Amino acid sequence: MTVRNRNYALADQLLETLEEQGHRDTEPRRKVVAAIARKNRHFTAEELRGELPGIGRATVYRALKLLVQAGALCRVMLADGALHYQLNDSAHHGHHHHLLCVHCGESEDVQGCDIEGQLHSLAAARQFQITGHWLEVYGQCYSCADSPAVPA
Amino acid sequence: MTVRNRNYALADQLLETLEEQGHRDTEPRRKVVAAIARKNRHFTAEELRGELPGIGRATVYRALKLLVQAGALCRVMLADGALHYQLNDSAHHGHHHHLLCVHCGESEDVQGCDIEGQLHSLAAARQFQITGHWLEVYGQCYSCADSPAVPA
DNA sequence: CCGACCATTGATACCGAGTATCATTAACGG
DNA sequence: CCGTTAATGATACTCGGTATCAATGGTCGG
Repeated sequence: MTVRNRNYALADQLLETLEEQGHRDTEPRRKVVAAIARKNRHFTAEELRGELPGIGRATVYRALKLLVQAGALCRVMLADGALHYQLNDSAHHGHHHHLLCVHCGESEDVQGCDIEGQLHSLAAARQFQITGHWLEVYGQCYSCADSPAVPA
Repeated sequence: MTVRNRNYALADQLLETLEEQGHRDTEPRRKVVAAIARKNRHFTAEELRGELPGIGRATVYRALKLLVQAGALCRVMLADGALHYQLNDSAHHGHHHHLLCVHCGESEDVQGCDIEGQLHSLAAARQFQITGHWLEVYGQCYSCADSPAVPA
């Protein structure tokens, strides 16, 4: 499958997800999901908006919000505090965390580790009932390991 | 020690921390740290600013930044994404996490748990070198356990 | 004690990341 | 094909924070 075809398929899949939630298939929406499908890394809302001249600011933000709610996108917090969006691997739609490379920006999903379990036993000892948590892990990925260190 | 005296002592301690970093002891700065010392919970920058009429917006933000850099304050991310500031217990100046009660806003520090160790072994398996992480845990504390559930 | 230097201040404007409002447009179901 | 209703996009607003810059005021050397 070519890159172009993969992007088309992905865009269609995103649109479908939205339609399943009862949202309409509109022209601006199609352009937004197409732009998202072209992304191979996490991105900011403004970055995305910059690639969509002629599409209203609010429309871009609304689409992002819907996709996050639908679980197709997730929000990741970078080490510098910037909030980015990232396509969810279809295999990882559930709760998961990220290993974010501060060097190349690559991100790897982490699932099925025992962190939740550990949090719960920790909290149980203090009679604290966990309802949720937020975890981001920063560092350097394999291919960036030899690169000069980046300030934390 | 009375509450008033504890606050004075804390404020002095904060000022001293700043002076140790080479920052001057100024009148506005003294008022900012005094207001912070009166806080017994996490607070937002704007909340603090509201208690300091006559002090410039930038001055308040600058003081907060310096105190965070000095390790006297830490930033906590609430479940709704709001960024708050919180005095660091002098015993917990190092890296630690928070159990944040979404009901009463109380926060408990967590230190010395094995989460870092677990992250490292997880990352090692993927040849990912961790340089830092961010973790916040949300839930209900002991005294709020019987209260009606709060939306996550 | 004075003067100079430089950190600090505060007013103002700006920025990024959204949200609210609302008149206009366009999907889609009957 | 038409009406309902969602969606759009312009605009203004919020919130949290930073940049700029002239004016001020600590601090230190002489």
